[in-house]
Parts: sequence; C-alpha cells; structure tokens
Amino acid sequence: MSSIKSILKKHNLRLTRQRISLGELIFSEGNWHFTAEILTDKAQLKNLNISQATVYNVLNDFYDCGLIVKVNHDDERSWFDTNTNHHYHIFNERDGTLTDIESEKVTFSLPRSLKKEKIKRIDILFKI
Amino acid sequence: MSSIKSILKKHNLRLTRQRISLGELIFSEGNWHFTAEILTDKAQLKNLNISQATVYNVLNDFYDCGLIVKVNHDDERSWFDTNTNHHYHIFNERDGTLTDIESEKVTFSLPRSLKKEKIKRIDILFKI
DNA sequence: TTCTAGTTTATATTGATTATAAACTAGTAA
DNA sequence: TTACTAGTTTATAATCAATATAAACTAGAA
Repeated sequence: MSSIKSILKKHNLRLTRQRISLGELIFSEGNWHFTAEILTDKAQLKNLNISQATVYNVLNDFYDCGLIVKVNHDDERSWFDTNTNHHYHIFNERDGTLTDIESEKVTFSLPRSLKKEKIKRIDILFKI
Repeated sequence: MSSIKSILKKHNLRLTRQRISLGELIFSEGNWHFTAEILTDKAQLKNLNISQATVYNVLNDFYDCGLIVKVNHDDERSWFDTNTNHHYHIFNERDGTLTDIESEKVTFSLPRSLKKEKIKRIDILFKI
C-alpha cells in the first residue's frame, strides 16, 4: 500500500481518488510550501481532474489532521507547509520564496513577563 | 493646531474632516491595535459619519506614511498598530487580544546561514 | 472668490475561501 | 456480489475583507 494510503487510513480519511492523488502531489517531493492555487495548477497539469472545492476540502482535511501546517505572512492567501516539525520561516522579498529554518538554530532569551505565561507557540518570520 | 493636524501636514495629507476625526480616534489613546471594522464602529458610535471606503482609504494613507503599522496573525483581517517602534507581538488565544513586547526584551542567537543575509525585518508572534 | 487636484462616497468588483445541496462512491454488512 | 449509506465530490452561490470606479465634493492655493 502506498504511503499516502496508509496515512489517510491512519487518520480515518476515506481513500478517495482525489485525496490519494493530491496526497501524492503534496507529499512526494520533500518539504515545500504551496497555496491552494499552486496545488490546483499542479493537479491540472497532471490532468487529475479535481475541482477547486475539493482541493480546499482536502487541504482542510489534511490540515485538521496535522499533516500540513499553515504559514501566514503578508500574502492574503493561505500558504501550507509539509514540514510539521516546529520551525520558523524566512521570506525572501526579492523572489517571494519562503524557506524553513529549524527552530533549534535560533535561540532566545525571553523577558520575565513572558516566561510567566505558558507560551503555546512562537512564530517567527525573517524577511530578507 | 491639534497634533493630528500637524502630523497630517507633515506628511502632505490634506486636512479633511474625515482624516482629522479618524486621526484623533486612532492617536489619542496610547498604543493600541485595531481593524478597519473596529475603527468604523468607533467612528459610528461618535456619529462621525464617515464611509467605510474612507476608513480604508485613510488607513492606507496613514500606513503609507508610516504612521501606523500592519500586524499579521492568524486572523484573515488586517490589524493595525499605532506603535511604530520595532517590536514583537503576543497573541492571547483565550481572549483574542494582541499586545506589544519591546524587541529589546527578546535577544537572539541566529544561525550562520541567516547572519550572512541582510535581514530586513523580524516578525515574532508569541501565542499564549 | 475661483479653480482644480486631491478626497470622499455609494456602488460595483475582486479574490480567496466557505456554504449548499445534489450526485456520487468507499467501504461495511448482508 | 449486491445493496446500503455515511462520507465525498462537485458546480454553483454566497461570504467577507478589501480595492476599483467614477461622480460629487472640498481644501487650500492663486
């Protein structure tokens, strides 16, 4: 069984043609960043014949299962990331690309006011 | 002359009723965070009679002049901040509030890969 | 007071995303 | 294998923040 099929099963998502195809597109090229539009275009290039609504549905399914992560930067669209480990982002303003940086590579010293609180998450975006 | 009027003059923005009223609303209560909708509601409460389009126009004018700053977090709407000093943000997920934290209070150790580049900006959002 | 470039406004439009509801289908159970 | 049905897909409409349009208005210089 292909790896995407077992991933879908593990998360109780039915093995539909659309989920399998999109899953293969998403998870077969290492970690990368994409929007719904980028994924739709990629699917159309391969003649996968998947509706726009389904692309959004599948992205939301995968997101809800924690298979992909959302990244917000100044773009109005949602970007997704297959790297689900905790990490930060570098946005290159010259070419619009987004790359990951491992969170271990950035060390912090936080103020007392923040240490008191239980920090749930830290999002960092380096713009270069 | 009121402080908002001299600010408008300094940035070559005409002293219109709408800009003056919105400027007074925005800049007369210390540093705070707001959306276009929050500002519109505030203006309507005071019967300032300013159209939604003008609220957006004025926010864009003020933003272009660097009088206010845009903050992105997971909300789909744009948030604005009157604190134009470099600083980071704390988003309280329990009550949806956004507060500032001075950038001097957070110290970093960056990886070599990033030091090489000229970092234009660092955005940090602490979620608590 | 006049004039006009800059503003405001109502309205339409855009663009990403979600809602709707009818048609379809994966996968279970008979 | 054959239903059955809850979960999916899809075309389409709707939503929602924000921008575009273009007519009416006005700040402020002459």
